[in-house]
Amino acid sequence: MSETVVTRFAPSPTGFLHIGGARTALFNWLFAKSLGGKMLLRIEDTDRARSTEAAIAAILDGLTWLGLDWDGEPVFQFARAARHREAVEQMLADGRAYRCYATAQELEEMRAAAQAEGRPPRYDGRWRDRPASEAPADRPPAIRLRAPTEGETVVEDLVQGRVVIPNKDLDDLVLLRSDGTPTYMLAVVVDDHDMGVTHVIRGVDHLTNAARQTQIYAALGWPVPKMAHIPLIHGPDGAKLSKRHGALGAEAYREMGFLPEALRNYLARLGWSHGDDEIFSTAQAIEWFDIADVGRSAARFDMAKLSNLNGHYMRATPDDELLAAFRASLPYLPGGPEAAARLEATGRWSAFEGALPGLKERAKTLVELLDGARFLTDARPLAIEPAAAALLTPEARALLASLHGRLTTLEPWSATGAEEIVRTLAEEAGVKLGALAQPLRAALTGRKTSPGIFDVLVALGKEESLARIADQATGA
RNA sequence: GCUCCCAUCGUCUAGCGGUCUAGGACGUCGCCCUCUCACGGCGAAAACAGGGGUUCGAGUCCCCUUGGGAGCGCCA
Repeated sequence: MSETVVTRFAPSPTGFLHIGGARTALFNWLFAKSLGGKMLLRIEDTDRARSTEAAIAAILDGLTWLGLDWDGEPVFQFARAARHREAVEQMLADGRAYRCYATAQELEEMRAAAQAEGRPPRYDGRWRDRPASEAPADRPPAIRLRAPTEGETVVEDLVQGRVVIPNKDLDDLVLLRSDGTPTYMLAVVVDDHDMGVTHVIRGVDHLTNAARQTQIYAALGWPVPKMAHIPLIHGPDGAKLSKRHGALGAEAYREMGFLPEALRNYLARLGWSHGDDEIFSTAQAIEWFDIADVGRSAARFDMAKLSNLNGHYMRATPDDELLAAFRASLPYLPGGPEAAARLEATGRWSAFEGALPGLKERAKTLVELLDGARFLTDARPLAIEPAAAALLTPEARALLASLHGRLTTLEPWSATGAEEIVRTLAEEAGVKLGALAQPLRAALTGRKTSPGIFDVLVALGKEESLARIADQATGA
């Protein structure tokens, strides 16, 4: 009755962990966690030519970064080939499978003929009932499933509902290749069964496979696990996800400066919802997750929303935690290692820490955070951006000269103290605060936008601040 | 071509026959806050693909059309 739920994530190691796969893993994980079950990991490496060690490492790394853990050791499918063959022997003995000696060329002709006649391309069953005596001795056979030709195969899907596929549209799929290696279709069934998988959650692109696999389960006399085929993720243009927008590996999101918890939150909302809740912790997601609340239509990947969510998470993360996350991801950010070196060399990590509250308010990603902090490590004389240079008019430079003089006397060096001096000077000079603050910002940061200018003054420290002001002040 | 799936604002979605003059979020556009940019606050524009049914009543159920998507390998 209350059997323990077991799900699995089964990527094939032919590339990185792309975003669709990441969400599939997340749903499996959320589902298992919400029901106190387990999520297993299986590496589908039966395609020896395309599977690589690097891809396996990238997938494990991606899952780990995203915070999705799995129970037990990963199962490597290829290592289980003997067991897969064993299952086929059983089907052969039971008459549920047969040897097929059709050549690749024959199959090709079959497909071409079918296409020419407007029929769906499928195997014509030419060896289905041929006696063993007719078997050619010069080539090894492939083993095919003796699939039902009439009736229909039904998949009771937790997301898609009842899906009915006419058996006439499903041909006798290959179980064992002529070289004796198992096919994916067979391996999945045997492995899911042996691993005790109770719920198969994967992309809808496997929906038709679910019907074929159901036939294999039937031939083996095994119970079919519960199925849930979740919709795919599309690109912003509605087409299949491509490199251009979102079909990137998890590590690409790390490089773009996203926080794993933000990505998890975003991915969870793609296809699944809990009322109007948009922002929620992983703990809440686990508590709320219900496969019945997964929708059936494909979702488009929206970078803008991900960014917004990430910005929210950055602002909500306590400074010390964010600092730790930032330091940890620095090696992966563009220009990150160099920035880390500069921060180290100039001893400005503490300045960075001081500026963090103001910085994180203005950044949607860690990359933006890094960029916003650039003024901290830039060496004098500062390179002034064109837009900022326009602020440094002769009048402004003169004002900065006066400011420099007054700031010299400020002790202790504080934001409130500096603010008072700046405001007083602006008032005495008969200009609005902005007329002084903006040139000051340009002098201090080389830009026209930055955190609050008094906070910048503090983050930079008295000596550096005065030096930068002097660099831009007239006659100073 | 065949089979299957999908269809609410630009996007993600709430909605599970009446409480929908359709709600939230992102994005967009105003206004406020303000030393800049953000943040925050307030407000606006913005959707039930079309057509038939069923029903006292349909965004919600059924059918068709249209438009998307996926699958049709001795790949996974």
